[in-house]
Amino acid sequence: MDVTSDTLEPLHLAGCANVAPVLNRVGDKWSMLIVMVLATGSRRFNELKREIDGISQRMLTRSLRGLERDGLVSRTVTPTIPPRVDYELTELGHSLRLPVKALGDWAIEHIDCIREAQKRYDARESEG
Amino acid sequence: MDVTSDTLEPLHLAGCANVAPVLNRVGDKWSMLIVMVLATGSRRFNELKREIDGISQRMLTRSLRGLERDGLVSRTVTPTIPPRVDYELTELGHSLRLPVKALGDWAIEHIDCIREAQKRYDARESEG
DNA sequence: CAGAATCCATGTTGATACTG
DNA sequence: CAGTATCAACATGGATTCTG
Repeated sequence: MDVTSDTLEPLHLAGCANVAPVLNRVGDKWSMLIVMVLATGSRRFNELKREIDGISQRMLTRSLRGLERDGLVSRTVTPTIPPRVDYELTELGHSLRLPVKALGDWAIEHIDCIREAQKRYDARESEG
Repeated sequence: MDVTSDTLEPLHLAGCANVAPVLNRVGDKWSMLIVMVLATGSRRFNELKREIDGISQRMLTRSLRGLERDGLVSRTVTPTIPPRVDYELTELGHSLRLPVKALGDWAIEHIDCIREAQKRYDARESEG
């Protein structure tokens, strides 16, 4: 079976094993938000922290490390005092924006439909 | 700012709030795997359990409930003895396949690149 | 400024046993 | 067959404190 099949058949199991880690990163709480911000240009650590509302220092560090490890973000240290560290999307990071945007557009397009389904479900739940 | 902007600008904060729950479901361990299987046709509970390697009964139940609540999967009970329950994708569920496939294709296309980046990162880590 | 280290609350997943 | 209930293990996320 061809992994790069462009039909809408389900991904076979080997394919899923490859896709899972990506889905995992995409699905985590902060990574895609960071990618979205870096999509507009490089940022320093505290710039990101200020722009991404609610993220803790710890999670920003961890998420950036994860993105760097996956080759989606590059980290450039300028050893001045105080130190300066710039983060920016790699080419790979930029290429991820398109499929993620497709998903984001889907979400925005169907969010009302989803919320209504949830309301109906919850209503049925609470009544019995 | 228009939520449905089709540029590649970062999603604004309100947009992200809408996208987050979808990313959350897409990113969870089993939901998209279930969607992939159901994409080929409806299944009974234990058929899904057999086809999705490694999923526990509990997680299959929970994932299906989540998908049902979001309106992505429909659940049809036939009250025979033994009971029969069929799951299938709703129209909304089917519409999600395209953007998820885009992401899956991206993953498959770049998995080697990612793995190499991870190796390089881990190598740098371990040496210091 | 850019983090590392620590501790803790919470959420997620899985194994097991039981049920209509 | 298609679940529910319970418990334990682990992962995730956040607050706080400290450092070169």
